[in-house]
Amino acid sequence: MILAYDVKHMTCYYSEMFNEQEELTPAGPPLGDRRARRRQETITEILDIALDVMTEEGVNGLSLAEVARRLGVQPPSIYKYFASIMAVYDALFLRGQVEHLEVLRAGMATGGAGLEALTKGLEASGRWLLENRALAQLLFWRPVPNFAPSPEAFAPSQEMVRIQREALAGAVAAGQLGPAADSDEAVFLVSILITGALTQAMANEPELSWGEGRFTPLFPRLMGHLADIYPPG
Amino acid sequence: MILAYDVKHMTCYYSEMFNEQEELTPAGPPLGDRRARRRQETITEILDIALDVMTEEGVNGLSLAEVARRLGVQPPSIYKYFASIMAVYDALFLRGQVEHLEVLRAGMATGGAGLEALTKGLEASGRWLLENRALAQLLFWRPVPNFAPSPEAFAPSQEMVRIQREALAGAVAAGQLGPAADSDEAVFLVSILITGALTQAMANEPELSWGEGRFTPLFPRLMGHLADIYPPG
DNA sequence: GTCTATAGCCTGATAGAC
DNA sequence: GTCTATCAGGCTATAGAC
Repeated sequence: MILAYDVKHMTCYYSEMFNEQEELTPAGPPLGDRRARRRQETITEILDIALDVMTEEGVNGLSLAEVARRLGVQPPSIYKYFASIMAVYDALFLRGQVEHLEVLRAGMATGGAGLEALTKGLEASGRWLLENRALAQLLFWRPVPNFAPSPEAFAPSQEMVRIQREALAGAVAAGQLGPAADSDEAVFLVSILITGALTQAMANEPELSWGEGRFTPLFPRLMGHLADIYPPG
Repeated sequence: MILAYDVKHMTCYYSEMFNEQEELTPAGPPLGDRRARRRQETITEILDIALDVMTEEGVNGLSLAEVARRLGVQPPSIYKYFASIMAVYDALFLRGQVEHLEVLRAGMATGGAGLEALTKGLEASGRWLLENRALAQLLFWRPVPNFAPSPEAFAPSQEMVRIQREALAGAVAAGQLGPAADSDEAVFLVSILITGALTQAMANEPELSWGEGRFTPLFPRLMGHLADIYPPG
């Protein structure tokens, strides 16, 4: 659960799409503070409702008409806030990446260093993602083939990789892991562990939270065995 | 990639749905061999096209009207073969489980025993699933919240767990792994590894096959480290 | 088993009044 | 920024002729 739509892939295959990309929010005159705040509240509300719909109907089952219905407005009003349904996906992607990054950072800061901090961060991330499953699918699976996040929305994902790489470097410096763990490969390996635990939990235990069930409790143990994969000198 | 919509969950939450489940294929008079064969060919063709559509539009984006269009018939004709779109999902689920089980078995039989056989089987499974990504999503993710496979379609999944449990027991008997590896827990742990590698590959490397890229090549190494998690006496 | 026709929805998106 | 009205299509599913 480290990468989201890998940068390398994106720049290889979607650069053309990015170049053609239209504005995601309708242009408008500058707004007073009060009006701007109200507008932002509505945008937030739309995104929250969109997540509800995606949870019930599948990420791919999002419908702006249904969002409008639940918001209590007519469908055309939604288009004052988002230029298209893809713009809604993109805003959700961006908001999700940003919030997820905060959760990861906060989890890593709860004590410990190096490997311990990384494990705590990923557990916090996992807990949050299981509480936001539609978002987790949008961020880390590929359920909407015709959607590609904009570069801006994708940026936090690269920061996420950097943070984890840093934590692994810390674990090496602390003698918890061998020098080979200060590598992109180790980041990818850790991403397999967290993604596997989360995907299995999401598919097989839709009612359970992080730490419950048969999969997520195994994650910290797997992280502990990183020392077997990258044994300290 | 071991469990598909876990039995325990299913029986807990979907038993009611199962009880109300209607027939999935329309009833009809007994058919001659020729006619029955032709009918089966059409069914197979419908399922193949359905997978194409799901690959392009997302698993959730399946539309029987689009399938009919590509098959060169009118939409109502599809309903002579499947009672509803959910029946198509269910048939795909069943066919996918059965084929996947064959692939796993064949892969495990390519030589070696115990841990080696299990690794080879899961690699064959992974290769096949990356070649059939829409199916992989239907079987092992939960992209269509309103779809639950019928018990018949789900049955092969339990056999899959049994096979892997057996291989782990073999690895214990051969002294490759400690006795604790002869457990459901070990099966779940292995499922985290294969699911993680596959999910990351599917989300981040949509153009690559098994063994290419940054994730799936790590899988055999991770399997090798099972001996660190379950050290042989 | 195929078709036409249709019911009864749904969707994304736009034009233009207020 | 809200609305009504509308375009132009989509969908699942059924009825009934052939």
